[in-house]
Amino acid sequence: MKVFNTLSGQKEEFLPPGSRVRMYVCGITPYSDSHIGHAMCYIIFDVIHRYLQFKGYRVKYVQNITDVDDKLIDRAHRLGVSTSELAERFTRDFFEDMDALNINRADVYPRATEEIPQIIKVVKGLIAKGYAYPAGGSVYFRVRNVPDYGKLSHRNLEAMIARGNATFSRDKEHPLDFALWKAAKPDEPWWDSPWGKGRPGWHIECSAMALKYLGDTIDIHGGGKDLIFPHHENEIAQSESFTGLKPFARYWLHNGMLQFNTEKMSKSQGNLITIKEMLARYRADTIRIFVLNSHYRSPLSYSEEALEAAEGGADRLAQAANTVSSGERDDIGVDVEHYRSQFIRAMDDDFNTARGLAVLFDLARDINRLRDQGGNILGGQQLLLELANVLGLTLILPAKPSLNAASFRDIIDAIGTLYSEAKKWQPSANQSYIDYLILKRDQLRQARQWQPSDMIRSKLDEVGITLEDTPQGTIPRYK
RNA sequence: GGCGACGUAGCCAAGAGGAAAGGCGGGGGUCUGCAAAAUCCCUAUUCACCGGUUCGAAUCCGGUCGUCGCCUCCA
Repeated sequence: MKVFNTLSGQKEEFLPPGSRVRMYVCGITPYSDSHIGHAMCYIIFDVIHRYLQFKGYRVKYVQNITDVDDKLIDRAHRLGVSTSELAERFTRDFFEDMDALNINRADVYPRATEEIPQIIKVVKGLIAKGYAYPAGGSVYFRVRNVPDYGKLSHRNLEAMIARGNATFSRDKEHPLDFALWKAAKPDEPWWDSPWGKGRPGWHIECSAMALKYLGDTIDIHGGGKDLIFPHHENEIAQSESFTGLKPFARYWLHNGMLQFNTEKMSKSQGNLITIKEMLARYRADTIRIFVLNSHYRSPLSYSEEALEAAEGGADRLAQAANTVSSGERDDIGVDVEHYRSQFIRAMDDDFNTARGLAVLFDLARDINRLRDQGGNILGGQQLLLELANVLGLTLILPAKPSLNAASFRDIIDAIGTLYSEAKKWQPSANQSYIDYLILKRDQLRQARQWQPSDMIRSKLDEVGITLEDTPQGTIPRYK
């Protein structure tokens, strides 16, 4: 199995020390609704998580929640609520979104505010080793003491300073030094520390949590490409300086950015679509196929057309997973091992989900073909569901359709007064309006009364219910 | 300015030295009373452009044009 490691800039053989994999992925700052860029990132790492488990690894997966930071404080002030209230609210929303996208939970979701003692411990350690210094109530990391600083983002100190973007400040020894601990300003939440009242800087929490929950060396560290610099670069500097051990993380995996109208979608640009908005229009399988149909390291452009295409694909897979064969030719079936090995081959190559999906589509076609011949498709369907599950796809057909009394009445009126009984008819526990209409339509079809029969079908179609006449009977489907 | 990525059919997209995956859409056939679903066939003689290396290049090298990302909070 090969993975692309940002650190080396190459695909490398994935060789964790044993059967255990320690995985850390940077989480959210909960100050507003999660958007589809978050969906992309966490769907991707969910699939990586699932695939590692599929391969037999015992994975411990940790994802942090940055529940105190400048933006959160800012937003809370403007809304007149406490930072913890605000963070709590959007953290809850975040988990709702993750569940709705069928993303498996990580093992631990540590919160920055609950890890203050561990954070202080790491900061103290860094000061003791000369990698950090207190100044003006804050503590800064001494970048110059790390000779290989810049190894992840492949850049050097001189070039970064030359650009002039580094922030100078009276307290800092060097413009690229960054805060480990920030002195509290008035009206800001704070914790006691050896340096006075303050709060953790952005990067330190991830080092502290990874070291605490996963140990000194972790196997996979993930996040969006936009975190490579400075966030992950700083994490490496902090962690390796603190433990004296390299590497802090063996494999650094970064996903490409979601773009909107050819620009990165981000909070600061205000061009974002929330996960809730997207879920109102598309089901989770559709969204996951949209994301997984391209490579995780490439940027992905949001477009309605691409989502519609993904929906067509989701329907296709779900149909194949749920179709029924007559089973007359029980002697012919799907070559299960062929598809399984093709899927593994694709996923082993740096999680090539697009190719993995293609295998599922090929398998689906094979299932349908055999179904038409009356072959045994159960093994194929079982495999389809198993592999789809590795991609987090449920392949559940859209929920059983329902029809309300008013629409039912409309349809009865439209087909004329043929059924005075229909007007009096009431649904029961085992016969819904739709069941009744299908039964009546069937009788009409038997009598070759095509016009009223087709009228029922087209009326149902108008309210989003498609009737399919199959050898197994008439099946209603949601559009 | 520095570093990096990308440009493959109408759209999305895989492939990274030897016959252009897959999905959506479109056209035609089969099945069906008609549909729907499914299936079969067709839909890039060619991979932004120009040179080069090679027996052979979408894949490697150089250049041009275009798009985007990071260098500041961001998944």
